Amino acid sequence: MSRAARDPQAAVAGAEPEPVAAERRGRPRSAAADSAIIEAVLRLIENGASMGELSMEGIAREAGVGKATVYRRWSGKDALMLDVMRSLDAPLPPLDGDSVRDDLVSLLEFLRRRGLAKRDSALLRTVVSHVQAHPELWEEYHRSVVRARNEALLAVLRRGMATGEIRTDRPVDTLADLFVGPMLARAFLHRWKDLPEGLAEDIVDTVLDGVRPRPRAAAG
Amino acid sequence: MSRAARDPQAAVAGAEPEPVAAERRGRPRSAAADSAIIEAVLRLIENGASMGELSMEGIAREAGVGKATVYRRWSGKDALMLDVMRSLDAPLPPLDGDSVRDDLVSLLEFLRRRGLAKRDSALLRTVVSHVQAHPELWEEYHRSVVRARNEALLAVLRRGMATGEIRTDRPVDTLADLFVGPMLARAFLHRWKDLPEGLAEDIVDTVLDGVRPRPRAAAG
Amino acid sequence: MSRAARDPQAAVAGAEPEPVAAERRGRPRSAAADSAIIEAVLRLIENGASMGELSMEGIAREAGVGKATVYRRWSGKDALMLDVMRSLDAPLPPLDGDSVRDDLVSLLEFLRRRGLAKRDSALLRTVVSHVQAHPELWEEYHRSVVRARNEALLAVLRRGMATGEIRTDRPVDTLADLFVGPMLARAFLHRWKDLPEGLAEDIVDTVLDGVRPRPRAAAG
Amino acid sequence: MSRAARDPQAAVAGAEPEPVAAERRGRPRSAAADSAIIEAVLRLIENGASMGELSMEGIAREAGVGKATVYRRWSGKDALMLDVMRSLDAPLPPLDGDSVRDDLVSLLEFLRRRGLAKRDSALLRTVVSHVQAHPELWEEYHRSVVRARNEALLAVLRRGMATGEIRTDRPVDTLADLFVGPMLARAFLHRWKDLPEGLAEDIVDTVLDGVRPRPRAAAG
DNA sequence: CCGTAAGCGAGACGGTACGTCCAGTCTTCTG
DNA sequence: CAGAAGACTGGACGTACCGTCTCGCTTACGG
Repeated sequence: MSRAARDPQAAVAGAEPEPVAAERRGRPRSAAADSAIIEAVLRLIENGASMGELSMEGIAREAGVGKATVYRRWSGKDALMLDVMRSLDAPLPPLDGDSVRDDLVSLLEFLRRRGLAKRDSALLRTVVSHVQAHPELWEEYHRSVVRARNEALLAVLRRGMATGEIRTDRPVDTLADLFVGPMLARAFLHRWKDLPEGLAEDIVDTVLDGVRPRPRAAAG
Repeated sequence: MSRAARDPQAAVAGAEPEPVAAERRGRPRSAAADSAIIEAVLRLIENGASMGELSMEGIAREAGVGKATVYRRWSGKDALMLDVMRSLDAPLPPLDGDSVRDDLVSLLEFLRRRGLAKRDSALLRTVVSHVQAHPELWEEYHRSVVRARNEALLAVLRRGMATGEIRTDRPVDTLADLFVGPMLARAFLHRWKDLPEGLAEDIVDTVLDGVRPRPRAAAG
Repeated sequence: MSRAARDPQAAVAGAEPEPVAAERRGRPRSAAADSAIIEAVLRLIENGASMGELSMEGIAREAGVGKATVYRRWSGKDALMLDVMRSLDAPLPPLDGDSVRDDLVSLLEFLRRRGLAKRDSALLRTVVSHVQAHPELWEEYHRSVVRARNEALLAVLRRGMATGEIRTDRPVDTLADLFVGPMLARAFLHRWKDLPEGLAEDIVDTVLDGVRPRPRAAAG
Repeated sequence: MSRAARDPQAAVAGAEPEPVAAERRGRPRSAAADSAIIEAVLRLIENGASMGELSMEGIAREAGVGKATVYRRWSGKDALMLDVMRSLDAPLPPLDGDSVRDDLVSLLEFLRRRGLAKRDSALLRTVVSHVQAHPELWEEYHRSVVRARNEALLAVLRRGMATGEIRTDRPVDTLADLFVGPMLARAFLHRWKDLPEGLAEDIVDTVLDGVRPRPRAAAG
């Protein structure tokens, strides 16, 4: 689990400068409780609990933990959900392929599996929708999760611009959305069914080539 | 307001076969109450209420209406929200432009303004996130709002395929996402700030042309 | 039950000038709930609940009533207890006997049975001790219960002074305590076991006669 | 402070046989902690804390002591309160006056000042009411405080019976209540305001003489 | 044009969850 | 080992809503 869970303030603030040698007195927090709580949330959501049905009361009960133990760690459902989401995070894949095209495929394939694939979908849909409804939560989620992904994508595209693989007459962040967006559309708009195998390649190639019929038989 | 508001069952079921001459006796429902309620919801959301803070109790209070009057019309918050969303709907623009490209721009421009532009953003984000969290609500919203837009887009693309403006070696619905997705990405991913003026044209043209540098100066 | 129970403000204020035609809107309070709550308290106390164990939560549960229904009627445990005590009240006996001595016996016999006898003892001890711990509660209990009894006693004594049955060289309220006090001592100091049959007569006669050996056989 | 405070078991059991040479190892208990705790309780009560507001948590905090340190000494609030009461105790006055009448006055004067006088009243009322609500506490308080006083009173009365100063045709304990009771009535029933100077003498003389007008001018 | 059925605002009903506080116990570190 | 600090589970606190249920009206229709 992210260490933010141990520091409710940081969970929302984002910055975590580590109080270093903050006099540690009294009984230390139980690491077992931390994970029991997070896992209780995951279990409840997977059993079909919607956000409104997810009560702190129920979470504590499911985790076999006193309510105070939850509130000692997180200031409320919002902060807890943020850490639940972070607990679902995975490290980005390495992006050092031979071609920019391959890196783009890796990145979209990563998105397809982590984050948008079927297994997590109920869970994600629930948590994401909650986070979206709260500007400050969204802000924080953006900062801690979305931004890293986006910057990786921008880096790849910039590299492509340098090597001549990507056109340079458009702002790079506009181009980035052309790749991420279609994946998003599939996930959000079309019933959230799981995303098919070859989707990442399909999207990357079609966006690279364009939707207009190519003037010649094939692109290279 | 959609007549579904008068028929809570139908609000979710979608089908509304009209109970014909169901003996109408007693005092008829007040049309004023209907709109007072919907507008109370909009007012509350615009004043910063998140979904969790939006209580039926509060809505009734704000609308100056008894709780029972709300429940007489909608089976719960879900059904009410569905009608709130529908009340925000606008008719699609005419899609009979000279070129497929122009129709695509119209469509995306429509999305940019209605649905994703600044004014409604807090409102939409709130309501959409609520709807997303509930599969059956999302299903219904999809049926009554998303589908129409998507089918319009598919029609335009199919026309383009017929006229040779759009490549035919990809499934049409995959192509559709390439246009809608980037708009979605801008709206969802990037802080939900309002979408700039030329965005629709930008997206359409770049997607049509592709992200790879064109072999020639322009796509004739 | 005392009508004060219907009027939480009055429960503490004591004065109940009846708002007369206070606009009665909405569903009226359930009289059944009123008595269910009071009886739940009595039942719990008789089953051995001490004051600390008597939770509003438990009372509501025992009464089969929502917590809000309790709080709607009483502002807290204090006000509720006050009405519980009042519900135990009984009307004073008629004090028009042939002699002042007989009236005093009636009055003390009343105290012996209502208020201090065995059946109510656990109950009374619990409630009284709670009320005593809170000055403002005690004040109110005094006003609504103790005072009436005391004034009845004072009236009897004053009558006795007029008829020459009671000495007049002491303040009447000092004399009053001489009769009530011994009963109190028995009840409070000696384990709260139930008070024996002839106690009232015993006390009255001994206090009238004095503790010093009488110089003659009787006070003729 | 009573040494019972050092032995939580004994605090309730009453008997305190001193574990003699129970192997005393490690850091000895801090005597400062004992008194800090008792004094914290007194301070809190004098500052207006009612029994319900008197939390072990708050007591430990006020005493600058860990909660465990409190629980190591007393089994709970009850046992602690018992020792708080004992800490307020004072030795009985010597009862060897010239006359029984004077000893009775001494005894009642003692009650008037210690136990019922103004300074301690809030404190006493709070603690007494707590003790009263719990049969086993009351039992113990009776054993360790009330009994001694009562037996002193009985001894005086028996002496009076022997010397002919007190009538012998009533059980001695019945007579005892006639003296203690009025003091109790003043303290409990009449607002707990402080008891006037000459009260003890007044009560004793009136009870001795009786309330009926004396047949002769004075009791010789 | 009058009865009546269904509407209306108001608010009480039994419940559940909120976030806080305390009971009593347990666990760490420091003296 | 005792002590302080403070985390632990458990549960009550008083408030706010939930969705349902009366109340005493008002309103429009249909007989």
